[in-house]
Amino acid sequence: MPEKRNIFDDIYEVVALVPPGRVTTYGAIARYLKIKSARTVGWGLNALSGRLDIPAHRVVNSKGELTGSGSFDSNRPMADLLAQEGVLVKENRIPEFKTKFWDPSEEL
DNA sequence: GGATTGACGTCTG
DNA sequence: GCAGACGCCAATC
Repeated sequence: MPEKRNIFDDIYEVVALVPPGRVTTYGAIARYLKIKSARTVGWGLNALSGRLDIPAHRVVNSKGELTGSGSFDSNRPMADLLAQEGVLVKENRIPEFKTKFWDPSEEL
């Protein structure tokens, strides 16, 4: 019986699997984790927001907006981090979101 | 143990 | 096409 991975670990894996220069959405992660609500994903990201090892800045909402930016952007230039990876962020938003969008299912 | 909240998504009007 | 309401899962109070 495999250890029951907490939602945090699941999200951690998916977010960690996101290649540099790419971004994913809560819905994509939720679907990948077989979760019915994107909120749970956001909740997990929120818990992982305290870990610098987690590129939470690569996770945005369906609109390509850095929704979580308001939570830790104050001391976490996630937009700058994305820009360094090749993802341009304008006003906490990714104009090329559709181009930079990465789906966990694509990992397969 | 119940109720509320939270970095969202999808459906209906 | 835009706006509003509901739904969902997990954690905290």
